[in-house]
Amino acid sequence: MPELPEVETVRRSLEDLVVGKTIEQVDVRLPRIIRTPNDVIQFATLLSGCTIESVQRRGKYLLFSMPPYTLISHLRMEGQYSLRHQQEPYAPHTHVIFRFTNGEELRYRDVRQFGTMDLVTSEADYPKGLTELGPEPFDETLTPRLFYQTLHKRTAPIKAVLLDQTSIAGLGNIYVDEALFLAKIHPERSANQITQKQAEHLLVAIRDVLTRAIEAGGSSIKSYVNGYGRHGGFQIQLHVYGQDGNPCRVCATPIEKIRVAGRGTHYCPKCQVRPRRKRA
DNA sequence: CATGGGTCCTGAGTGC
DNA sequence: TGCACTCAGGACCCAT
Repeated sequence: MPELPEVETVRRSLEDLVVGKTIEQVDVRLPRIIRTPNDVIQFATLLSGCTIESVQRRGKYLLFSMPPYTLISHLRMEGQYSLRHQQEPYAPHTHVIFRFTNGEELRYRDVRQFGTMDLVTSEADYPKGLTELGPEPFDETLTPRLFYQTLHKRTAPIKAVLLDQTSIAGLGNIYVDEALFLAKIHPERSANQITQKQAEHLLVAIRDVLTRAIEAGGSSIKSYVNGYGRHGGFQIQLHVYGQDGNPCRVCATPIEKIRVAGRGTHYCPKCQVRPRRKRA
């Protein structure tokens, strides 16, 4: 499940692999992946002849700059890119193929078919999820105070607020659980009950876990690989995600798994103090 | 407006 | 052994 560290790792690999290459032809095998334009023939036609100038990231979105267009790609759960020669066999679930003039192909595969692509000419046409994105976690304008104020406006569980991409961009289920563990905050605590001090610690924890995950090349839980087909290494550093039943690395209490905001949620019942129960 | 639940999808895992 | 069922979850849609 690619989150910010995985998308950033993919971005870096694609920067090496595809920048400067010119698209000759595009083959869309699964039209549902392409959201914009509506017509996949048009999607393919517009892209032919374009040269990839850069690959950027915003939140969990990849932005391929290929003037005059920008291709906005979201990997969702299991989207993957790889660079292959056109003569190599296609892996199952390959849905979009960008053939370059040199005979190589950038291939997009996605078992769950949740990923999306939008081809636009200006920011005015960006998909809603991208325009409504909150600040990047490493943006220096995201001060502890601003972060606290953002959280303070919300009554939902802190886990739900961190998963909401309009609060802060790029976090998903893995790194939210990890950051809350590091900050010793229970995932069900209401966001507006977070103190200034806790918000400050939480922001530090978010930046810390994301930094270390990027350094490790992301977490490979199930299917994630970067543009070179390489797995990440951060999964062995996870404290709580997927660790239910295992002893907490800090206090040895068994990690518990509950459901918060509709997501599997892992936490240490001793390190992350449960909020007061609201009872009718 | 904020919140929470349902939905999309396929493969892995579980239970009988 | 085989089958039915549940679960995994990011973003979007919709009802409350």
